[in-house]
Amino acid sequence: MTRKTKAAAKAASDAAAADLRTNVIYGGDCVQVMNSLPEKSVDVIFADPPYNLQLGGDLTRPDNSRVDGVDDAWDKFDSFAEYDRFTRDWLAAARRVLKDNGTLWVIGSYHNIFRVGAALQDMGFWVLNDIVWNKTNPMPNFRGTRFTNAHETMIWCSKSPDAKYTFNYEAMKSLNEGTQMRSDWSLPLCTGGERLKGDDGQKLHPTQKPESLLYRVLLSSTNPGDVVLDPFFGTGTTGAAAKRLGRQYIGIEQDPAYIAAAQRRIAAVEEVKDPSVLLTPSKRSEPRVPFGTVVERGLLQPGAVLTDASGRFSAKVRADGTIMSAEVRGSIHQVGAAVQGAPACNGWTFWHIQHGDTLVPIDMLRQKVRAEVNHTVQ
Amino acid sequence: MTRKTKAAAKAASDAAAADLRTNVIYGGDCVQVMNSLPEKSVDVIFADPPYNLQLGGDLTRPDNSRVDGVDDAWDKFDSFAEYDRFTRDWLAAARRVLKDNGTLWVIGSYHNIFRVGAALQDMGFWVLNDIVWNKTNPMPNFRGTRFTNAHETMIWCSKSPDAKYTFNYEAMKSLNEGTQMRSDWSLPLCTGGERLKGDDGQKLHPTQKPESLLYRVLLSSTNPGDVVLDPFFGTGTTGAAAKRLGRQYIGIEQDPAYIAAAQRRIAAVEEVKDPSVLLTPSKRSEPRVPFGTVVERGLLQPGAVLTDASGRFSAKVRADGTIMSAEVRGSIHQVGAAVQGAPACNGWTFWHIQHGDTLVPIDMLRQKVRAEVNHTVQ
DNA sequence: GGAGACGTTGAATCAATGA
DNA sequence: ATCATTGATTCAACGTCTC
Repeated sequence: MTRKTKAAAKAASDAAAADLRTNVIYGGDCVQVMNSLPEKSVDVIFADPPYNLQLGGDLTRPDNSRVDGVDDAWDKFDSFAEYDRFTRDWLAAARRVLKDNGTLWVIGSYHNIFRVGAALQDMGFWVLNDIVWNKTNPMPNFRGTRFTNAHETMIWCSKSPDAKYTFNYEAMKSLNEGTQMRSDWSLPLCTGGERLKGDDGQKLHPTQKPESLLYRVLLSSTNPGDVVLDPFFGTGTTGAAAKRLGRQYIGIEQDPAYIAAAQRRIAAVEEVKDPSVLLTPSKRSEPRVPFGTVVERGLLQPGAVLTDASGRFSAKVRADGTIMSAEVRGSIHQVGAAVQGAPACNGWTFWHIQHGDTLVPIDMLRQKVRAEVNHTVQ
Repeated sequence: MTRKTKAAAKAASDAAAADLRTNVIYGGDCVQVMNSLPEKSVDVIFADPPYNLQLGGDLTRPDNSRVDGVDDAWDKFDSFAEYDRFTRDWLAAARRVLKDNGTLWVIGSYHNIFRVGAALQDMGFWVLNDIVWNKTNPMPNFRGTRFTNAHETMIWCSKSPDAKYTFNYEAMKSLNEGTQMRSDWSLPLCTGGERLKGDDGQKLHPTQKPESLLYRVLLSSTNPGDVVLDPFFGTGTTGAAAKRLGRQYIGIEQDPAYIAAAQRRIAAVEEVKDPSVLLTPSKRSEPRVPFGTVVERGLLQPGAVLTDASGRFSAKVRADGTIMSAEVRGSIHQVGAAVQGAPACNGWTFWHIQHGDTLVPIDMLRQKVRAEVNHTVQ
């Protein structure tokens, strides 16, 4: 881009900005509202669209209580094709209203994120990162039929490969105690006092996102004063985080009840001077190393034999990371306790393996695993 | 499925299996090779396809012209379309060769995984989980322009929503030291001695996956003896993990150098001697025992009194294996549910009998019956 | 007042078998 | 194919209540 065109673009952008009302919530359909705004006028868009969950019947917990799932009308689509149409419609409107150097975030789950990602790429958006939000406290899988669905995915993209987007590298790095912020974020769900409740004490919105997630999103990809637009505003997490961080917001939401709740919520927010106080640092605690990891990484083979230091007791390693003595199967700790007739036992120091001429505790293997893991900040 | 169709399906599957050579590596194009194999003959497919066109080199047009990495929007669409065609081709062949109750794993990054995921869903595959492999030691982002790309994504899916797929829930739970395995896995990259090197000391394959990743994939979704097919075999990580875990493999790879390396590598892997270490017992796989059998075998006398753990509810055992509370007669489950006013109840764990000083669940009696049965059978 | 028991809850595509 | 029956299954964070 030459200096002349750059200046022209800046002028156009300023003109657009002059027509832009900020710190407002629009009621109505997000495509119509976005199309009514000046083009190329917002710095960042954060979108939390319907996920297109396809839930069967009721789901009950082991105690027979019912899981309060998402059964709202706005998440009902007849087919993938219809969902794709919906997606491409709002993405086109978003692309129009986004500045050329702006970026777009979309959050989703495996139900919809592949459709969204493919649409983004087809429409010329340029993926910068996919970010995984690992939930520290997800809902378990109650039936034992799959892996616990413990994460959601965000796609962060610019309008084109050569866009000059904002990424506050140093802010992210210092947030992460001096090493680069990674693409996997570990944050808790929105619960407790942060979760908005209705008069009935029930959750007001089925999918309220934690503010900590939006803090990190906005701190990484916007500058103070920037305008962030959220086309699926819900109860206004994006607006609350924006205000707290000294950014401007534009919300679009269809449900008047959500709009009212968001307005009350944002009104109560106070701007902060030092945003670092808001951010949940990544967890840095000593990583837990299940014994299974030692087997999985090939430091012990299934079938290997463990003994105690005296050689009196022995047990065989199994593929799933349990061990088995003559009679008992269980964790290294359980079997260690059982063979000794003790109430408890630290299997890491009790069990040994042959190493050259001597027996060494299997804790040595755990240290090897930790040595690898310690490269990480998580 | 009626017994007749089930038997027919089993017979067809066995016939297919008879024609299936396993523990082999086929040279050539994976679509052609897969189409030459019997349909519905493999239990699991693990695929690590080329990630993308933007990296260049990996993908060529059908006429062998190279897709040019131009940043023109039209060309980009062109190359995405190319990649989609390639993806749908190999997925169709994979779907054909996969058993109806088999599952498919695909690994990728944001460059390709959205295309793959959308294609899977369009083709009728049913996503069971998306799994995030968080790398403990990723390559940093050298230019400080984005978040460190610290993960890859796997999609795990069945052929249809109602497929009876294999998921070794208990094995995964054991591997994770007693709590459910989550959808985010933290594992190191393939480095050090595990990483295959060429004569020049350089890495032999650009994207060799760690065996620990395949270990967990195969332990979770296959049974010992199952056949796992890998259409992009590379240096044979899938084969090595399969052999280690007592599974069979079929590899397909175009590059003769990789095939040779994979063969050497797999030959060096030692199989587990004692197959019992490969299995994790689960309650679901234990034989059913009707409550009537407990009475029939004299472990409980007709007229015996059952109570719940707190002693609030009681019921009397009848000769026909039903029980009767003050008002309700029925199975242990039905009466347990009725007295609690609950929608359902597991009578085996709800009802107790006096045993010495304490109350023990009648499940103990079921275990006695099972123990007897096992002695008889073996 | 504090410790501990107990109850509640979160974007969830959540069973298998035999009549 | 449909329906009834059996019986397998949960983790981390909060909030409330009891002792």
